[in-house]
Amino acid sequence: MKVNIFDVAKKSGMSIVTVSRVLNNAPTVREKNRQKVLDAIKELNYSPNSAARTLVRGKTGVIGLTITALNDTVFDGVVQSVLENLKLNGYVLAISIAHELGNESFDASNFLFHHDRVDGIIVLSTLQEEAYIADLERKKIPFVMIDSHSEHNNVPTINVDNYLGGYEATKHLIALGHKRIAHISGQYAFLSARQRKEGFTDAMIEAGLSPSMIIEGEFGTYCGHSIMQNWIAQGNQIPSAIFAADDMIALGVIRSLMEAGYNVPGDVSVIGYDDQSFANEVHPRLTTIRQPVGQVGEHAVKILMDLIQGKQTKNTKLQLKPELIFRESTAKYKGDIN
Amino acid sequence: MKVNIFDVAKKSGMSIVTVSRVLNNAPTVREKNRQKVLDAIKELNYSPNSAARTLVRGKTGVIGLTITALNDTVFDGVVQSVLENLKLNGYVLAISIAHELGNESFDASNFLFHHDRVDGIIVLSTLQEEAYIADLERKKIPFVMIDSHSEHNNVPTINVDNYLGGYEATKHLIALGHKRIAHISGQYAFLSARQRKEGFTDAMIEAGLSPSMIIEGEFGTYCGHSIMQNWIAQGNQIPSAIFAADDMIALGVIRSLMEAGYNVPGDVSVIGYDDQSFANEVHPRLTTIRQPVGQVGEHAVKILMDLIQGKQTKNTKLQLKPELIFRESTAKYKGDIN
DNA sequence: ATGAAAGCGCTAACAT
DNA sequence: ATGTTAGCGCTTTCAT
Repeated sequence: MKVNIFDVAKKSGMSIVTVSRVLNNAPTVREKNRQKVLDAIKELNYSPNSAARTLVRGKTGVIGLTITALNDTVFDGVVQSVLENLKLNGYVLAISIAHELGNESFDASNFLFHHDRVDGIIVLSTLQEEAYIADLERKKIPFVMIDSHSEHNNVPTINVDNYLGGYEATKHLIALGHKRIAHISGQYAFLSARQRKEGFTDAMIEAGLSPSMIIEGEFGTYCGHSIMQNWIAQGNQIPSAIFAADDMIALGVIRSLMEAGYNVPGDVSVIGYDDQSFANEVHPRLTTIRQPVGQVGEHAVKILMDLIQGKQTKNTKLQLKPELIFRESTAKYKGDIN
Repeated sequence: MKVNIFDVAKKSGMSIVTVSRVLNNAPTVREKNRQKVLDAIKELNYSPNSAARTLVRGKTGVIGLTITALNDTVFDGVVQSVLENLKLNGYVLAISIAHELGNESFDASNFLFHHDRVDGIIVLSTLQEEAYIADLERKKIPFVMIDSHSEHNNVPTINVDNYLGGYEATKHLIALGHKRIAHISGQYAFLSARQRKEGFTDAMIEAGLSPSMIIEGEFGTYCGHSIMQNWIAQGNQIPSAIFAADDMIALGVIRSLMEAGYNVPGDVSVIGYDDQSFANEVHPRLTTIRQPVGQVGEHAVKILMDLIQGKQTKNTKLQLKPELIFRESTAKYKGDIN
């Protein structure tokens, strides 16, 4: 902390400029002097002050990423991918947690949102999208959004095709012979929830079926349990298949079904979404839709790099394809229950 | 990015010093001038350059936290708590992912590990503890470790009593009437794994029982499945209760048991550890050991604040108590199976 | 209450 | 190949 470039200069007998050159691998330093400097650096245990560097260079070498929670396999996958790709580009990653407590005002205190803290920002799945965009554009910080919810801006965005995911999930169920199929969605505030639902509806219509029920649930929660429990308690006929908007919801659905004595997938097939890490380990192993997290991270970094370098980026809206993972929680339709 | 304190000074007709005073809420500015400055700031959309501030102040106002993965409920809980408590102290949080690819050398490129990037660091559950400690001490960056693995240093540390957790989990099983009890542990490289195992062993001994089996598994993986599958395939007698070192392992154990036609907890009771978010939603709902994540984060921040302020901190080793969460995956012993 | 001047640690011209 | 000089944007004495 105390030792600075002057100390190194003094100790090595060189000027601070030469020290700076060594620090930045300038080719114009005599090897002998270079060594002197290197020795002094090691001896003094010196490392350059990055605030000073940032100040003079006008850039930080760090990319920020905002996230809302740390307990999600999809987020984790995206972040790991971002990390790798950033490293390839010589940037480091700083993650910031952004709380999204309902209608609480946008948290401008977010430490990342300073031009002198980061060179660019990746916004991962926020609900306060408009506020972020406004702030970031005002500050002229390059950024890219992942899992954007509004469709009508020209902001660089990477989404996974949720319509397709919902459609494929439903087609899977239909292909298995199911006819009475229900959907429990995420909050409609999320574009992804609305799109998955649309994919569901369209697949049903296409097959000449009408949805057994569609209920708005909540992503990442276990609302599936209470919803199914109510459904059962009311004496409604149980659909033979259910498309849950994510794996947490699916888990809740399955539990309530099992508690009521139904067999999954024997009596009812359930498909989730996201391929959470537990999906492959619960009993029955969850059939689900996997998102291409690696690609998402890769493209996010790519776009951001282009933005930072001022390249003209046209295809600023990217849509990737999800993938069906067929496991054990869905099976052929075997006749009606109840 | 371009507008600086000079621009504000010019526009407001004040000197940069006065602007600075306003920025820092100095009481010695005439209200009228204060307004002028505030207006100029707003009009120019100015926000102070934090690199310059850091440079001159010698401190950053940010606390760093290193973490290895983002898909863990315990980590998430700790981080959320850290975040809250940091905010109370006027600090912001920067998270950095530290990969721990086996024996890969310590990743010194971690962007947090600069005195001029953070004022202090929280190291969350790393395996490369010694490397971190050496680096951080060399750089004289205040830090605190959570879930430390070595017992023999004087580093500020917050752990949850894993011995007690293992002990309580096992006592729970014993109290339920079980006698043939097995344990699948985490990697012994983790102190927490060794301690949970010891708690298990001691509780068994105390009850005059001998462990049905103890197998080293791997935290956070679903090794429980293959381990139980092998056990069953070999025609061994199934223990009537199993203590899995974490919830992921427990999930694997339960699945293999169910696949083999056993009932949980009817035939075999299974207890996990950590109370992952899915634990309350799988079927059967997992009995587990919950860690006091809120307290962990709170104390971590507290200790770090003391360290930064140079206060003498004696009780630099803190040990918190875990809590048994009795749900559905464990039940009274009902006689032998097989 | 306000301002002038010095300097935080570094790099980028511009000499030499 | 190396050094001199001038800032990057801000805060902090020290005057006034």
